Amino acid sequence: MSSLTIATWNVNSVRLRAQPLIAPFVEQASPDVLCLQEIKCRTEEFPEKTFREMGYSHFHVRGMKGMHGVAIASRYPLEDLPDEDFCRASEARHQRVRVKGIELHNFYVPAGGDEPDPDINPRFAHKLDFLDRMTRYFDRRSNEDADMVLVGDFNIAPHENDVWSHKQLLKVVSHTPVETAGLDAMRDAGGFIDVARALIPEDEKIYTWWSYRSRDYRASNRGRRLDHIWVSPSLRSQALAAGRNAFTIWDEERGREKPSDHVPVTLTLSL
DNA sequence: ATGGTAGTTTCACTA
Repeated sequence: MSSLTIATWNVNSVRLRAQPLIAPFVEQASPDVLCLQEIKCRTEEFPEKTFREMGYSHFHVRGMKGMHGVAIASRYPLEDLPDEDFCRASEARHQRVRVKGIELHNFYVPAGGDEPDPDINPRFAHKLDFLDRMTRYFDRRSNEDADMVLVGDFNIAPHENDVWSHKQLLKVVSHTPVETAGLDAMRDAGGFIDVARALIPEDEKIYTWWSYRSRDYRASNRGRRLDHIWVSPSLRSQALAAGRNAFTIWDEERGREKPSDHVPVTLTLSL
């Protein structure tokens, strides 16, 4: 029996954080496959050398100038799979590869701006459209029974205890009913398992993001669970067999010098 | 009800 540890992390600029933040994390967590979001650089600007020094030799990078961008670094060979057009603005927000026989999707879902009304906020309309395209895509493929892992910054905190205050965030983008229902529909379309909530009791608060806009994020602890790892039904036992020890939210990373506002999340699959 | 911070496209925008 072998294992595969997959990490997802919105790093908010890969060039700024590869050496000081990501390298020490890799040393500690030792993920086999590292999925990044918000790399904020062009594909050719990705600091591949730094990741080679961390032990990665396979890369799939989808960048653009200054904003968004996703990347996968892996110890195992990656097979490039054709991209799907989830983003009507053609922003670099998704990539998919096959690694060790598993189809891995890395997503950076649009944040959606501040105003949760698609009629007056095009950013929110874009987010809902992106979700809708994801739902239709996985619905179309639901009869395939492929081994899939979906990770990334989904920019939605679906459960009541995925936010510091359900009541106070119902009208805040990331936790509005239209978004959480949209994410539920997408999960149902593929029959995916939200690994965090499959392993951690519903009443336990879980966060992966804390705003930069707080004097003391630890004291106020107004977090949200925006970063997710989902597996297809075919991988349920491989994902859950080892229990809670196989799933980690590395919240200490939020307390580092010059941190990202998101922390990494890892899952070790038993293959 | 407001503003707070961080990063890059920078005296403006996204998150």
